[in-house]
Amino acid sequence: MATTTKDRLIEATAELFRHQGYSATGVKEIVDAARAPFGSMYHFFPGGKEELGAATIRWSGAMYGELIEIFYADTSDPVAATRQFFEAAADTVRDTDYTDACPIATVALEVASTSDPLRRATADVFESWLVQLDAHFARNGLTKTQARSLSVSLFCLLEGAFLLARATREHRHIRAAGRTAAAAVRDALEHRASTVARRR
Amino acid sequence: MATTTKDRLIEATAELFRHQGYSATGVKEIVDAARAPFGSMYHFFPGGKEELGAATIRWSGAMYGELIEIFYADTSDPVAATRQFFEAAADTVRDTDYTDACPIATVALEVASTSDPLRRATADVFESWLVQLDAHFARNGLTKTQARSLSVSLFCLLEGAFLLARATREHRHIRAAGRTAAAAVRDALEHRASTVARRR
DNA sequence: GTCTATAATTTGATAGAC
DNA sequence: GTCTATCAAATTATAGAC
Repeated sequence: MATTTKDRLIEATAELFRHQGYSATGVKEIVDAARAPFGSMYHFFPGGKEELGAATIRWSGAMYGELIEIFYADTSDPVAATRQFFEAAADTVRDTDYTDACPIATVALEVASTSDPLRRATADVFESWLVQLDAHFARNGLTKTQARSLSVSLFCLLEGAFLLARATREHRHIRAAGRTAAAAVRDALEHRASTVARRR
Repeated sequence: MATTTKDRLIEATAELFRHQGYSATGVKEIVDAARAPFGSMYHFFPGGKEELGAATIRWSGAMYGELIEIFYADTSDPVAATRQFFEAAADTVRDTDYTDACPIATVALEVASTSDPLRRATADVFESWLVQLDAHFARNGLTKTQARSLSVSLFCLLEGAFLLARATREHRHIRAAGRTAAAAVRDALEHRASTVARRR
């Protein structure tokens, strides 16, 4: 455990943000959870809660990005990858009593119209996820435009499903969205550029 | 303008919740916006901020439900209705500088794991929207199961698109999700029970 | 029902010793 | 870098006059 105080602050903040969002999370609550001295927070993050928040958003985003990478690493079957990703998300949400869904969605909506630095952090993270997905789908023969359209649809289906599942406490909504997502990937691959070219 | 103090409190709260969520909205801020005396808030809502919050969530949900009803009133073409609904949402989000999206999504994520009364209010609203959509799709020949699956997918696409659009300030994401949503409705209608029966 | 004053607590942030 | 004491402001909520 070579975790530094700074790392513990970010990880504790990430956990609290995912569970209850930005505004409801107090600085005192963060340093308690991180077992860090109060003063250290302002030593590492002179910009206070907002700076720590931005760092946490970017860190959480990178963590979740690695998860996406793992599921789509096997390029051979993006349909299966999509199905498995949503299934794993549904299992996690259920097993964590509906707390562990998207690490930054709550904060993203809270700060979208109230803090531009934080809003940009969430936008950068979301965009990086889309770029990752784009690359995987491009490797399967989709054009840039087709890939981006598909990436956005998968993102929306997952985020919307997280919202619905957490509110209703029904993980089956995530599984339903996953079936639609897998079908969307299948349809996109069927109509991929190479297929269309062959048909003409 | 026969608005009562109670109505003004709820409407002001709805506006603030949509813009900045639950935790960031103070009671003082609410009564100021509603031009209501501070004491009146606790007169009409003895349960304080949480009770006012629950009433606001249900009121906002009913408002948005009426909007859904308007767009899907014409039963003849649910594909067009879906396309138009997403287009209107994209226009509204752009024209209101990315503030006016889902009235309760931010609050729903904030309270999902922190307040059961508020969580239930958001769950009831989401479920009521799904029931409305179910009924429209059932009228077009889908089975209960097919209709619910489609309703959930449209909900997720819209809510996810609202999140992505507000974070990135790009309304085209809502339009992209709308195209996927319209395609999902079209596909569902093509595979509706009656069609399948005819094919067999 | 309206309105003011204020209680009790918590908030984000700072100062300064070590 | 660590830790404590503390500030000023804001928070939800209540009491009680009108």
